[in-house]
Amino acid sequence: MGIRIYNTLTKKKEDFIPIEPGKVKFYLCGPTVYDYFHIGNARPFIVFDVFRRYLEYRGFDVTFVVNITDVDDKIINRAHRENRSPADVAEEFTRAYFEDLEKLRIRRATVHPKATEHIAEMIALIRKLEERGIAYRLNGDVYYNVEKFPDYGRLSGKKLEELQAGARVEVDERKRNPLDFALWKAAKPGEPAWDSPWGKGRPGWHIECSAMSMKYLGPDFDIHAGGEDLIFPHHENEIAQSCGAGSAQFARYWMHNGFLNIRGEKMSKSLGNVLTVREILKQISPEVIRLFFLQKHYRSPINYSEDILEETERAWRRLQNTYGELLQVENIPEDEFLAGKLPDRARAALQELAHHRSAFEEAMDDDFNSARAIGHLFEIVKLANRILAEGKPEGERAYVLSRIRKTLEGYDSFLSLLRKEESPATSGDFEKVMELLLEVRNSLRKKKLFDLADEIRSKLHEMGYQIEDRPDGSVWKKMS
RNA sequence: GGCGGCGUAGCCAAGUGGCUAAGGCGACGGUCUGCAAAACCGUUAUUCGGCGGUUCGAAUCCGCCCGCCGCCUCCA
Repeated sequence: MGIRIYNTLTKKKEDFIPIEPGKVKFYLCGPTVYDYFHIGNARPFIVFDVFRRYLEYRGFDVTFVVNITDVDDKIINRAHRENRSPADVAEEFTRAYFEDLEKLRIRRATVHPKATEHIAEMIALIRKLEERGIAYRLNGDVYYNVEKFPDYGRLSGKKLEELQAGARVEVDERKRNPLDFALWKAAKPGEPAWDSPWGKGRPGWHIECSAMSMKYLGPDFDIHAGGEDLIFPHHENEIAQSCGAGSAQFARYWMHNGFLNIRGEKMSKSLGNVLTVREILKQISPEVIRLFFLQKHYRSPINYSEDILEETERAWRRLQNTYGELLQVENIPEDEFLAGKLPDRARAALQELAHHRSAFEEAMDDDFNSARAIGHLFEIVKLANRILAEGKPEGERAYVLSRIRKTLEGYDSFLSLLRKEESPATSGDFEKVMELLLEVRNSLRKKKLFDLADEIRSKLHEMGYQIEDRPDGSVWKKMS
C-alpha cells in the first residue's frame, strides 16, 4: 500500500510515485525574515516537517529544501523604519527563525538556501527566459510575459481572461499584460542592489524559489509545498518561470496547507491579531503546539484560541503520562520464541496493537491524515493504560508494554510529541532527596498526619512537581 | 463579480455510498484513594446546517436555500 497525496494541480488524491524510486525531492516555501514568525506561519513548518520525516520513516531518501527570503519589500521597509540595513534585519530574523524551529522540535532541512546567496542563479534563469522571448525589459525592470505560457492559471484554476477582468485597476500601462510580473526590479535609492545585465537591481519575489529549487532539486522534482495563499500568484508564477526555462513539469505534486484563523479571521499584521510562536512558547510547550496542528488535517482551516490549546495540553498530558509509565517498565527485546509462548490475554493485546499500527500507517499514507493517525495513537495509549492497570508490569505484561513503547518511540521519530526526561528519574542527588521526602511524607500519612502530608504535596505542586499516591507507592513527576 | 473551501455531540475533530458515525477535551456515574492525582470501567450524536431528489441503501452523490471563511493584491 503506497502513499497518496492530494495534488492541488489536479485537485485529486493521487498515488505518490517519485521520479527516482526510493528518493523524494521536496521543496517548501520558507519564511521572509522580516519578523518573528507567528503561529499561522508555524503550521506549514510543522506539518511538512512531520511529513518529510514520515517519508523517511517509510524508507525514502528525502532531500528537503526550505528557502529563506532575505531580500524583500517588507525587510527593506522595516530596515528604513528602524534606520538600519536590510541585511541586518534579515540576519536578526534568520537567527530567530532557526531558534524558533529548534524550540518547536522541527528538524533542519537538508538545505536552507538564502535568496541573496543565489542572485547569480536567478540572473541566469532570467536571461534564459529573455533569450527565449518570454521575458521583456521595461526601464531597467524585467517582466515575465504570461501570455507566452499557455498553462498559466492551471494550478490555481484560473483563466487568463478572468484574471484580467478582476485585475487591479492601477496597473502599469506599459506592461504587455496586466498580469505580467517582475523578475527583476531596477534599483531604487537606499535599496539593496546587485549588478546584472539590466543594470543594478534586485530579484522579484517569485524567481528565487524557481532558481533555488532547480539548483538543489533539479528542473523537475517531486513535491512542492506551502500555504494555500501561495497558490496564486506565487506558485503559479514559479511554474511559469521554471517551465519557461526548461522544466518539463517542475513540481509533480503540489501540497497546500489550510489557514489558521483567530476568532474567525485570518492572522495578519493588518488585522493586528498576530501571535508569535515566541510569545506562545512562554505559556505552552512545543509538543502541545505540534499536537494541536497534527490533530487536524493539514488541508482544513483551523481556529486558534487559548481554550483549544489548553484542551490540547490536557490531551498531550495523557500521552506523555503513559509514555512516562512505559519508561519505568523493564524493556524486554522482541523475541519470536517468547512471543509464541504468551498467554491469550497478552496475545490479544499484541493483536490489538498490530491493528492500530496498520491503521495508523494507513492514515498517514492517505494524504498525510495525521488527525486520523493520532486517533489510533490514543487507542494505543488506552491499551497501554489498560495493561498497566492490570497489575505489576512484569513478565508478559512487560513484554507487551515493551512492544508498545517501541511503537510509540518509532512514531515519535517523526511526530516529536514525547519527552524522555519527564519520567520520574532514578538517579542523581535531586532524585534521591525527592525519594526521601516522599518516604517521610508516607510516614506522616501512616500516622494520619494528613495536614502535613497534604502541605508537602501542595507545596511541591506549586514548585512544579506532581505527587501521585498509588496503591503500590507514591511517585512524583515534573509538570509541563 | 469570478474561483474554491467549510458547516458532524457542550467544545475540538476524523469519517465522503453499506460493519456499532474514530479519537481528544469536558460532564455525569462507578472502581481505586485518608483526601487528591493518575488510570480503568460505563454513560454522553437513532443522527451529520435546512429542504427536496438519486439509490435497495447517503453524513457521504445531485439541486436549491441558510450560515461562515479563504483566494482573485504583499501574505504560511
